[in-house]
Amino acid sequence: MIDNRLIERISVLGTERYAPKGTFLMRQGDHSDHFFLFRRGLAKAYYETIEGREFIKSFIRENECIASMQVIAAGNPSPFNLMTVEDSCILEIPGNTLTTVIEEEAHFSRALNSLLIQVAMKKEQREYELLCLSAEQRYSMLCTRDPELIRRLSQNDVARYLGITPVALSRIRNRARSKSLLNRERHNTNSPHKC
Amino acid sequence: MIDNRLIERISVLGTERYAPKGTFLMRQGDHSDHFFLFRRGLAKAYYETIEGREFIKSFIRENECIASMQVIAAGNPSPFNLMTVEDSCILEIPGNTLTTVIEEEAHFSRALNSLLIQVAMKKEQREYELLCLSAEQRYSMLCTRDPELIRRLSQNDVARYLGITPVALSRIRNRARSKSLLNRERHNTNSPHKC
DNA sequence: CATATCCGTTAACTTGGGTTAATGCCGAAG
DNA sequence: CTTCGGCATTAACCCAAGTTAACGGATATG
Repeated sequence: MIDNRLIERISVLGTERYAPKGTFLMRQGDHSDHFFLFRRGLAKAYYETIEGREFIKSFIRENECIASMQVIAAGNPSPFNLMTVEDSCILEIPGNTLTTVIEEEAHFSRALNSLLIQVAMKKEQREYELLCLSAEQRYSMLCTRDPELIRRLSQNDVARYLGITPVALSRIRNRARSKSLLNRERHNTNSPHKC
Repeated sequence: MIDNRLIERISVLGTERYAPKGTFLMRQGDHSDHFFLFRRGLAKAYYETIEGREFIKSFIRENECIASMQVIAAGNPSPFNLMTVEDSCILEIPGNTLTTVIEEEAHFSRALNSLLIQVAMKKEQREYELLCLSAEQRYSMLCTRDPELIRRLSQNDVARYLGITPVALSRIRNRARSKSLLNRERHNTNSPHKC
């Protein structure tokens, strides 16, 4: 996801860190402005309501990075939690280190540009899916686009990423199952069932 | 929304244009890579499904700008329509003009950075609302945050921005009305009814 | 081994939004 | 003036998802 040369450049600015599954790297309300680059593992960024409901913004994997725009750019407290869902290895860079480097070195600014554009495009896609697609459509799209992610996640977390409850996701999978069974009977195909 | 000095710098690159209400500035599927800066008026950026359903991504007002990331950064066709909903005055800049200027002049790159960060933060907020809030909560949040926008829009367009049908929005408003009536009777307040 | 915990599934019931259609209200065009 | 099209409202009906609860399987822990 992130340019290889950029990774090498950035590496010297931060420290590597091991975080077992379930570790909080950032907490909703924090002002910690760290920038995280994932070497290995998987984490979820999620909003938590006062009643304890959980909504997952995004997942971060190997060679992906995350920071809270709100914290870094606006100085607001982080609006979300960041927690590992697999044992992970992370490069952690203090926010101010990064911003000074970006201001001082032009090629970093250029690199940040393309990174931001990627982020914006991803967000645009996410907005599209949340706005225009039904939960079922979002699920089947995720299944085809990123089956590996689904394998690595619990169904609970998939559901909370899709914006529905685990019960609802179970029902959707059930419906899909009976639909594909029906199709198999009708057309007598024997394609193996996936997802 | 957009820095004043930046506006002046950019102005020389494009041409001003008048577009009456209902004009398409960009069409879903187009490869036109224009960058639009609004001087006056209001437009909606929206997705349209094959069945003709409409989902509004965002609105663009005075001193705000829009371009399709997909077109400019990835060369994809535009995923959305852009149509004025008020008579508007727009500064239109060809995409390649803008990109060459950004590559050649460092301060433009810097300015683009902060613009992209703003975009990303807005999208983050939108993602939060679509993911975590009910339609009713989204509506009341919009009412308090941006009452002016609601005044300028038809209820149809507000509904399609919230991701619901006009019928559903009418019901929500109805519920809110009877709720506030109830409260007025109970506490005998006489605050005027808004939105 | 027994126990506790977490996860996925299923059922029963509620609720919120979609769909369709009818109505009334403009404002624009003829 | 009349007519037409777009908009907001309301009603009736349907369906998808939320909520709660029960159950079974897997895994970890004593």
